[in-house]
Formats: sequence, C-alpha cells, structure tokens
Amino acid sequence: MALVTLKQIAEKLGISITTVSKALKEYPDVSKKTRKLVRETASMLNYKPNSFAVNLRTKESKIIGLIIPVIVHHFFSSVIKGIVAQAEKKGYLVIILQSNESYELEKKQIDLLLSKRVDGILISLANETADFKHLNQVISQETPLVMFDKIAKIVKCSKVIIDDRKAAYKATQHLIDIGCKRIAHFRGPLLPQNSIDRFLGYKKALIDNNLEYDPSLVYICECGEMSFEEGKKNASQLLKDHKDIDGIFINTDLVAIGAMTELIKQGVKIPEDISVVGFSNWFMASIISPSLTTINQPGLEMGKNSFKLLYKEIKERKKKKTINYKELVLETELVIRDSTKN
Amino acid sequence: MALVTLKQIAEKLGISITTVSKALKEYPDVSKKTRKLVRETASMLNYKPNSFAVNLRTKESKIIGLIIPVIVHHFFSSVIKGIVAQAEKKGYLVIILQSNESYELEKKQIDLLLSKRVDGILISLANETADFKHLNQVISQETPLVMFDKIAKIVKCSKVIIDDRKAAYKATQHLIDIGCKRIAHFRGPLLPQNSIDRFLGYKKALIDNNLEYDPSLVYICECGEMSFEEGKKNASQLLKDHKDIDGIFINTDLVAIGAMTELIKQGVKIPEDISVVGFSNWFMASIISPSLTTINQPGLEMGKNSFKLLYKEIKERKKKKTINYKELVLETELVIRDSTKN
DNA sequence: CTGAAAGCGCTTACAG
DNA sequence: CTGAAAGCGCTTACAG
Repeated sequence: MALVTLKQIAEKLGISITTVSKALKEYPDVSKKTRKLVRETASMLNYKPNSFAVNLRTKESKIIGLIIPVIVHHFFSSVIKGIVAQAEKKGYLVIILQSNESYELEKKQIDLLLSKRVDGILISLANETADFKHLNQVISQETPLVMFDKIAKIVKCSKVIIDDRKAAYKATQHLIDIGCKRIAHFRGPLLPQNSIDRFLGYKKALIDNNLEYDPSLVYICECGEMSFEEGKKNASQLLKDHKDIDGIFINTDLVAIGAMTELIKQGVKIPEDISVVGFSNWFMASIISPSLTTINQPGLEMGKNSFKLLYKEIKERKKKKTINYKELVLETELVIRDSTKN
Repeated sequence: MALVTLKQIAEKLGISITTVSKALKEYPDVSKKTRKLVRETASMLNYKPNSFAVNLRTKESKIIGLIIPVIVHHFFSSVIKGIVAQAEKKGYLVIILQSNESYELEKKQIDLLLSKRVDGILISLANETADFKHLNQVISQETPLVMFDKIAKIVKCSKVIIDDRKAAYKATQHLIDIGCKRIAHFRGPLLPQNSIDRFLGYKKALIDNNLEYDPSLVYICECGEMSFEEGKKNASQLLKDHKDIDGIFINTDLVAIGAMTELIKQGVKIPEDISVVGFSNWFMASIISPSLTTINQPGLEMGKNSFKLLYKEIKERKKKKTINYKELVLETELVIRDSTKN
C-alpha cells in the first residue's frame, strides 16, 4: 500500500497541491469550504505528511539525540524517562545512544547524531572523556547542546547538575555527626567532574571538622566503571589496609551496596562497626538490609529540566537570537537509613 | 556556519554535482583521480550528506522505533541496551518511547513513529492493550514490526519471547520439590499474555503433582503496574486470608521483593516458613537478603535478537521478498538462591 | 568518464 | 481565494 501524498489529494479534488498544503495547515487564505473538504479527504485517505520532505523543507527533524554512559542504571534510566516524557510533550522524539564510558564511542556517536541532523543533543559524559573537541564541534555548528550530570566545566553550553561538592560534604558531615572519626572514601574513576567534586566535598568536611585527611583512605576505581564488584574489591582491600575505619562515604549506591555485601561477609557490623553512606538513592538502597543512607539525586527532574533547557535553545536558535547558556543546579537531600543509625 | 552541500564541492572543483555525488559513493564510472580529489575536498570542507535529502530520495530513515511499557526497570533497560547496541552496529538509530502501560499512549506512539517514517518498529505491549488495530495498521502499511516479551499471539508478525508457561512450571515445580504444599501465586494484571502463561504454568505444575489448585491463592494486580508496593499489599492480604501458605510464586522480582519485605516485617521467616520464587532475575534479586530464587530472563539477548529479526525484515521488505514471520523462543533458567533453600 | 535533467514530497513567496 | 513555480539537497537513469 503506497502512502498518500498531497498530489493524490489534489488530483482527487481537482485542485492544486498548493491549496491542499495550505488547507491542511489551516492557512486563513484558503476558503473555509475548501479547508473542510481537504481535511475530510485527507483523513479519509489516511494522509500523513511525509516527514522526510517536511524535514528537508523546514530543516528540522523534531528529533533530539541523547548520549548516556550506561542505560542499565537506575539513575540514568530515570533521566531517560524524564527526557523522553518531556520531549514527547513538545513533539520531539529522542534517539538514545550508550557510550559505554568510552571516549571513542562518544565521539562517533556525536558524529552520527550530527549527520542525522538532530535538532539538539543532550549528553552525560563518559568517564574516559578528557578532550572536548567533539563537543565544541557541536556548538560551533550551532546545534544546541545541553550537558547534564557528568559535565565538562570548560565547555561553553547549558548544563543541568547537582552540587556534588555540597552533597558530598553533607554526606560526610553526617558520618562525622554520628561519631565517625576515620572515614574512608571510594571516589570512583579519576576524570569525571562529579568524582572530583564529591571527593573535594568529602575532604573539606573532614578538614572543617578538624579530622585528618589521609589520602590512603581514598580508593580510586581504575577500571572506569562503577560496579557492584568494584565495591566488594575496595571494601576487601580497605579491611586489609586499615583496621580502624568507622565510616565510608561511597561515590555511588551500586558500589556502596557491593561494599556492604563484602563487609557483612567478612563479619563487619553495619552500622555498629562501620557506617556507610552511598550516593544517588537508587531504589535498591531502600530495600537492602541494612538499608543504605544516601544522597537523593533527582534523575527524573534532571531529565525533564535538561530537555526544557535544550528546547529553549532550539527555539531561540530558530529565531536567530543569541543564546545565554544557563547552569541549573538541582537540589539534593540526605536520606538517612539504617546503614548510619547510631 | 552553514553546512556544506554537494553543490559547494562541485563549484569549488568546477565539476558537476552528479560527479561529486557519484565520486563520494565510489561509483566505478568516475575516474580514480576525480574520486580522490572529491574525497579530499569533501573531508577538507567537512562535508556531511544531508540526511533529510537522502531520506527523501532513498525513502529510508535508518531509524527504528521502540515502544516499551517502562524504562526504569531492570529487565526492560537491559532490552533497550541490547537493541541500541545491535542497531548501531548495522547503522540504525533507535527512537525510544515509553507507553506507561497505557493503551491510548501506545496507540499515539505508534502513529508518531509511523508518521516519522521509521524503517521498523519494536514493541513490548502495555498491560492495558487488548485491541490490536494499531499494530495491524503497522503491518498493513508494510512497516516491519517485531514484538518481544509482552506480545499478542493473535497479531501476525515476528516475535521474540521466552516460554513463560514452561518457566513458571519450573519455578513452581521447584517449590514443590523442596516440600511446599500450599503455594500461592501473585499473577500480576489480567491481560498480558505473560501473566496468563505464567499462571497456566503454575496451575499445571500443581495439578501434575496432585496438589489442589485453589483460585483463592491467586492474587491479581488491579492497578495494572507491577510494583514493590503491590508485592507488599498482596503479601499482607495473603497473610490475612491464608495461614497455611508455605510457598509463593511471584510474577516479577520487584513484586517478590516487596512481598518478602512485608513478610519479614510481619515476622515470617523466609524460607523456613514460606519459600519465595520471583521472575526475571533483576540484579537486586541477588543482593537482598535472603537472596531471591528466580527465573533468569535474558533481557540483553532478547533485545539483540529482536533487532536482528527486525533488521532481516527490513532488508527483505526492501527486496520486495515475502516475509516469513519467525517466533524466537529464548531459554530461561531457574536461579536457586536463599529464598528457597530447604 | 562526465553531466543535464528529473524527481523524491513537501512549503512558501509571489502573481493573479 | 487559488495556483504555478522555485527550491530544500540529494540520487540515478540516461545521453553523450
């Protein structure tokens, strides 16, 4: 079944393609009678505009691209949900790609999206990404770009983030408040800005409370990916290295849960011997035992807001307005659970 | 910065657009010298074909659509990952939409994807969906369609599924094998085919083992969405209704985990008093305590295979071949953990 | 080996 | 109020 075109409607009604096109778009310079007739015929024939032709004419695809490090991940899948829902409301569809924390893949995917002529790109950076040419290329060819969560401070574009430093400070302060004196930190990989900021928040809380900052208590993830296994490995190493630890602040819930699993296996009591705070408030954190104290990171909100900013830029770009980049900082909160009850 | 077109390359080199186009596609009827020259100029000018124009000419978008009931969901996000990865390998991008288990939304989204002229559609049905006109419409306009996991048996198209009945039978048989005599079932909502099949597998296992099938032990989810809360609610009701239960087979891990949480809260010992088996093998199932026995449902594989089938259909459709619909049944396995140790 | 021309299906400035 | 025409940027059958 070949799809219906404007031409077929025009022929059927014995009028011009121009008039059909205008009638369907409710141009006032077409008579009401003609408009009605065209509308009826179109719906009778189940006419759907050929979006390929529309794209070519309007130079818009009404599609945006999203690049995310991992899809199977509570936080990121919440972000996806927020973006897709918000985009749909405004008539945009979302192409989703997963960079797998790889810089090379991320670069290729940016290229892919640009060559598809998406109307805008949303991205959360791969852990590996330390060079930002590919992002600047997006900006220089005037495709709107919004970064969220895992951002590069140096790139000039709109951003949606949380205050990682503040949140980490809050988490560490909480451990101190309940009496911890020797607090370790699993900071994740070296590069990403949030790892850096969470580490800095941790360090500052220690110093502000006159606790010694001991670099040997900070565990870095070399593999680049934050996993359950990583948590187990670090916890096991920590127990070997340091007998006197009474608190751990961990970069991500999944890693924290891995760490707790290992600690419990080795006979450590949580929170009696060691208190643990995670980060992100994955659903899991509330149902394991002991339940995990963590920082709530609003994924859905982040997704919605990222799309909103992108949408604004798309509109502004269309009107040839100059764009003022915005940096939106979303609120986080400490969710206290059993892993830190004192 | 305006984007480079074939015309600009042609003008720069003083040759025709036709030749440039052919040279870039490595047509053998263009001299090697010209091909090289064009290639170099194109890459110098950073030429990227305008995909809008290409789409219009070739009538292909190289984009497929994916409709899924929920995104924030361990099983489905694994499926997404599999699809996106496989599609990328073949040069396809994936638009993802979430139906929220709503029939109306699902219908709208099908329309949206069709009007975007995607090259094919992958779908896992909403729980609400009981009418399949929208799917038949896809098929009748010759857009390849593959259903996975939550399918409609009656719709004629390719499918990727597991044998829900067999898996549920295995799960129930396991409960019987460890000595359970009164086994309840949380079957989820009424409509979806997998709920029906899992229920039938449960029932058959009971009957084959000469255990009484008691309909009052089957709990249906009215709200339509399978949630943690649903599990708690059903478990609480179950404890009120029946004192003699010693096993529960639950439709989905998330619900099973909710149920276990409630059971434990009410002082029930798992597995000593009641053994529990879930379904799907969410990551969570392995880390809660007691860890949850469940059926492993291969999400990543399902995603990959769904795309592969769709891809095959897209190719066949292009060659005007008749399409033989396939039904691929993936293997599942019982993963025995602490919630059923006897 | 090269290129003029038609056409994919729309939109819109312009003429009448 | 209606329509002829140009054009978006490609691809490809055809002529030379």
